[in-house]
Amino acid sequence: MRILVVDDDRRLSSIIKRGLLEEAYAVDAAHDGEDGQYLAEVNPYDLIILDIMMPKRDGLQMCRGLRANGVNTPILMLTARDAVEDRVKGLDAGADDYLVKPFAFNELLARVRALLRREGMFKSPEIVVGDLVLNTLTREVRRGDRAIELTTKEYVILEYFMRHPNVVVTRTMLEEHAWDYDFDSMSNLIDVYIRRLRSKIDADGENSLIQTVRGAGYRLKA
Amino acid sequence: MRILVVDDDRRLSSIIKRGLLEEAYAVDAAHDGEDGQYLAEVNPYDLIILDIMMPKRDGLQMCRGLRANGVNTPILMLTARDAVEDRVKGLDAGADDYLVKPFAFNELLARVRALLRREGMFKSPEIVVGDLVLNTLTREVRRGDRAIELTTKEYVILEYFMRHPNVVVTRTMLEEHAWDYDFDSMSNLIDVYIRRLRSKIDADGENSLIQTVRGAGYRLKA
DNA sequence: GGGCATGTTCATCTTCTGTTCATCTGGGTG
DNA sequence: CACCCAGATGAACAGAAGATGAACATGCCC
Repeated sequence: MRILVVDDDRRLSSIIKRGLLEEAYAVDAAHDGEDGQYLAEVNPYDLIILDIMMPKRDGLQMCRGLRANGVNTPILMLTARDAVEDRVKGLDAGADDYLVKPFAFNELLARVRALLRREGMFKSPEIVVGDLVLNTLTREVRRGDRAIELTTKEYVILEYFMRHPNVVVTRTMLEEHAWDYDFDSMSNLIDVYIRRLRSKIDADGENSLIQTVRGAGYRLKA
Repeated sequence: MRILVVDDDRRLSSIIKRGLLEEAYAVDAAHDGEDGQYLAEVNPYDLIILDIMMPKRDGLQMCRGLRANGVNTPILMLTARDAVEDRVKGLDAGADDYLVKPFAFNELLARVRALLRREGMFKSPEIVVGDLVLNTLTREVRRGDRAIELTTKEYVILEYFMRHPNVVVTRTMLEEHAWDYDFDSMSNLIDVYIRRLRSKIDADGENSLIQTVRGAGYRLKA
C-alpha cells in the first residue's frame, strides 16, 4: 500500500512517515501543496494524508485540484484547528476523513486502516473488461466461462492492461511496471509475452482483444 | 516528443542527448542561455532540460524569460549545487522539476517521463475540432461516429493540425514537428501525407476539412 | 539429481508503414 | 489565352516493426 504524506511541518511529517514505514506501508512525503499534488497525480497512491495549512497551495485547494483532475484516492485531512466549518470545508473539498491535531499516532493509524479497508471493500476484487474477468484476490482469470491459466508475469501484464482498458500501453509502460530497471529494451521479450497472452486469451478463432498499435504499443479493446 | 537540452558542458550535454535519442525523443541542444531561449521560443518543444550555471544567460534568467514570453513548456532544471535556496529559486523562476548533479541517467529519464506524463494528464485526453475527435490516450480518432484508422505519422500530423485549428500550418512547421533535422525538403512527402489524411478523414463526399492555402501550407477548418 | 514450469533469447517470416517517383491537374499571372 | 508552378494523385519499393516457433537458461519441487 502506497501512502503520500503532505505536510509542511517537517518534524511532524517525518514522525508520521517513520511510523507508517514501520507498519510496512510505502511512504512518500511532500512539503507543500504543489509538490504534493504533482506527486499525487503522477503516482497511484492508495491513500493521501494531507495537512490543511500549507504554503503555496493549501490542503483544501490541493484536495479540490485532485478531485477535479479525476484522482479518487482517499484523502485523510489533518488540521490544527477544530472549528466545525473547517471540517465541513474539508469534506466539501473532497476529503474522506478528518483528524484534528494534536492526535495520538494510534488514532492516525486506526483511521488509515479504516480508509484503506473501506477502499478495499468498495472496489471489487474483480476487474471486468468485456467478457474478460480477472480476480485480484484469487488471481483467477476467465474469458466468458473458460478459465485461463497464466504465469506470474503474464498475469501482471494482463492486469495492467485491464486496469487501463482502451488505453495505448507503450512498451516503456510495461517495462516499468513488470520489470526492474535493468531491462534490456532491445530485446523482444514484451512481444513474446503479448504473443503468449494472446494465444491464451483468444482461444476461439475470434480476433484478438489485445490490439497492436504500430509504433506505439498495444491496447486492450473493451 | 521534442526535447531541448541547454547546458554549456558539452560532454554532459552530448551524453544526455544520446541517451534521450535512444529513447526515441527528438532532441536539440544549445550551449548557452541565449541560444537556448531563442530555440525554445521558435520551436514547440514538449520539454526543456536546463542547466542553471551557464555563460551569457543563466538558467534562472532563461527560465524567467521564457515564462514572461508565454512559453509554458515544462522545464527540468539541472544544477551542481544542492542548496535549498537554489531549488526554491528555480521553482520560483518557473521550473517544474529539479535534478541535482551528479545524477544517474535513469533518474533523469524517470523525471522526463513524469513531466511529460503530467503534461499529458493536465490537458484533457480529447481534442475536438468540429466533428473530428482525437483521443490522445487511446490514440483513437473519430469523425462523427465513424472510427478512423491512422498510422503513427498520420496520427502525429493530424494531432498537430487539431492542436492548431484554423491556423495556417506551414510545411516547415510540419517538418519540424514530425521529422528530424535531416528532412529532405525537396521531397513531396508532406503532400503525400496530406493526401492520405484527407482520403481517410473525408470519406463521405463532403469537402475536405484540411484546406490548401496556396504558397503557404494547410489549414484545418473547424 | 531429474523433471517440470517459467522466464529469456534467438532466428526467421510477414505485414505494414514511410518514402520515393513519375505523372496529372488546376489556379494564377503575364 | 497559354504557360508555369504548386499541389494532387496513384503506384511501387524497401526497410522496420511486429509475429512466430523454437531453443536455451534458470529455478523450484519432489
